Amino acid sequence: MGTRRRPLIRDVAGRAGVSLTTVSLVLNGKAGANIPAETQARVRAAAKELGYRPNAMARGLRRQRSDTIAVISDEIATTPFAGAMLQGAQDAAWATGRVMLLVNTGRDVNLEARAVEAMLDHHVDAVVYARMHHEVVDPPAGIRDVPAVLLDARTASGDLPSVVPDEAAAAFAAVGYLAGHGHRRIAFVNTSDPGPAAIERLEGYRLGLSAHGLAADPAMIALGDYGDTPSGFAAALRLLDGDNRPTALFCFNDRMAMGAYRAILLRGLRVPDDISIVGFDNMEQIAPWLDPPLTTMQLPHYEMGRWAVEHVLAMLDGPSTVTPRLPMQMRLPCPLVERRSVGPPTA
Amino acid sequence: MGTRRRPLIRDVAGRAGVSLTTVSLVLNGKAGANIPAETQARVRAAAKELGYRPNAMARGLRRQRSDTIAVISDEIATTPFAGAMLQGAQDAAWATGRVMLLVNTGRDVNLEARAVEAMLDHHVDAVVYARMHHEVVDPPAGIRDVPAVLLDARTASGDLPSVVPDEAAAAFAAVGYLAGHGHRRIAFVNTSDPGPAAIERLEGYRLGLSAHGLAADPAMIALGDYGDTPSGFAAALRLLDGDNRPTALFCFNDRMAMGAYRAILLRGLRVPDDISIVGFDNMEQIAPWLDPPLTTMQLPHYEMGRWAVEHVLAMLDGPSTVTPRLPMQMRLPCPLVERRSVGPPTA
DNA sequence: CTGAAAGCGCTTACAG
DNA sequence: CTGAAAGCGCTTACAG
Repeated sequence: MGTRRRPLIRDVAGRAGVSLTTVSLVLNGKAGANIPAETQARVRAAAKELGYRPNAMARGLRRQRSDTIAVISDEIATTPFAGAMLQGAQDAAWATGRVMLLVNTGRDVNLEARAVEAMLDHHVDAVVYARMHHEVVDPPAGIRDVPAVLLDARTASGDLPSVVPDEAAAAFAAVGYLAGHGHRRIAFVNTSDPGPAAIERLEGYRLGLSAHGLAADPAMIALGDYGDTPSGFAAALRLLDGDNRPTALFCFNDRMAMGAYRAILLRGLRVPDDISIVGFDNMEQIAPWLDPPLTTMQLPHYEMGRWAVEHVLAMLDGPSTVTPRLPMQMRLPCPLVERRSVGPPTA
Repeated sequence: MGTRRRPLIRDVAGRAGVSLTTVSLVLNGKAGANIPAETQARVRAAAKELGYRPNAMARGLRRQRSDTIAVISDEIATTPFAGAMLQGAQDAAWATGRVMLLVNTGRDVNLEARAVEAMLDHHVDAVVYARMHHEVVDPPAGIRDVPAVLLDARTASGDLPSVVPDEAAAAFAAVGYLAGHGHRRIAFVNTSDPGPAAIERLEGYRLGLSAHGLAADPAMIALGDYGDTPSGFAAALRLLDGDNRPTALFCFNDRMAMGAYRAILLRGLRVPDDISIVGFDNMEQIAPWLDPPLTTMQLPHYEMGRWAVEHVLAMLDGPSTVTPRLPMQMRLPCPLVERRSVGPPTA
């Protein structure tokens, strides 16, 4: 460990018999036609032989950019979606030779403020402020000192660029898919948590119904209190036990769908023979393993992560074109992942 | 964005009417008794009023440390454990005022090599080389240029410090727990993937059996090919259909346990009345939601992440004491999470 | 075509 | 007790 000293630019200059300037110019591709090919080759050879790589701190200090981007998230530890979002962000950062600084705040506002400070201390080129669940947020002021975009989150006023899932379109598509299979009594097992996801999916659900000439029946909507498996179970049970039982269930998420499966089983019914189900999230740990495997709307976590840093990097390059008066509010589509929980209605 | 210039140390020196030296000394707590309290107060006030914070790149360049640690992982996007590991790593880094550079390689050796280079370019103070599943690895040589520890991974020779779950102890404990409930025919639904987890758990299982005076019956071990739900289902089915059916199943992971539940249900049996089950992983998305909720061994992801950076940071501070001839090979315990899938045997 | 010099923003001997 | 100066390792006008 720490064996021999890392070579410096002066080492390669010495070995190539040129000045520091020449080395820097050549290695940064700014030599152009000014420096003879032979010299350039000599410099490159020397650099390669020594295994020279510029010190990012020195270079960053001088160029006033760190080749670093910050991702500030809220609860990485407790959501299985985090990885995909981070992967998308990283891939985009990496594509520009940048490295990703990650800090997770656990929704602690105090810690969050300190995290932003720390990121700015390190002079990150840009920041991505992320939530693990689509949310309306009021991010710490500091992030505005630098190009910033909101990931799976947006401000109430839309004064910062953001990328979120197109919840309404997804719900609309789910209803359309079910209607396309012939269902006319399509229930919505929603969460009572009044976030953008619940609100916008409800809207999409309603739009979907009317687009297919189906009446919106309040009895076809059941709310699960916590958005978890038991609450999905309970909500589905109410739906199944009501009169005019639905033939299809659109569930707020895969966990609730898992509860719905249980309710259906308990009532001696079968998926999809008696009841069709469409979930939401495409949770890798659940959806493929349910019996039968669950058809569900996929949240575009990877794509959102990627979009966020691509956009924030674009802001960095061309503030004029990419930072118009109105910050971009991007909605990414949620593809339908077809498995085996939907069939034609029997009743 | 980019509104007003970030204040520099010279700004606070100007405002406080002292030299840069004095400001630096005071702000870094190296003023001691040399600088009168009054002056110190003036400096601090000036710094606060201006909102001064040192430029981490400049400071890093000068001090030859970046206050940064690198985490290099393999497949963050596809495993729900990633978050907890990263959270543990971050918390430990954060506790020392350091920030975490994350790069995920997708198990691409080429990318991995480049990632290490990039991290070293940024002069990270230390690197944590992580796997999402306990594995024997041969990490890129570059990480040895800096204090490094392996997270949820180890080298064949043990020449790098590492932290992994104590697989054998966990399996031993699981068998003990089952035996404590009176079970004597305890089967092991293992994975056929020959990693350290499978091997060491098998060992622990055998030790557990003999510690409780139970015979090791080869017919009590079934292998699932992929370690997923269907393979758990199939393996459990074989066990249930064999003669001398087990009264308890210890499963390699929660996904396989989920498959086992299905097999048990299919055979008209019940958990835990007819068959008790202990899983592994404590997957938040599965274990609590199974019916009945699954008793399982928890993988200490958070703790491992935390230990890894704490240890690597300790190496940084006191190489002599913490980097003995033999790099530390840490095994962290996997606590048993008691839920409702285990009861006394009936048969 | 190539090099000497300044400077990015700090910290830290060193001097007084 | 405090400051002027050197230096961390680069890049980039500027000069020749």
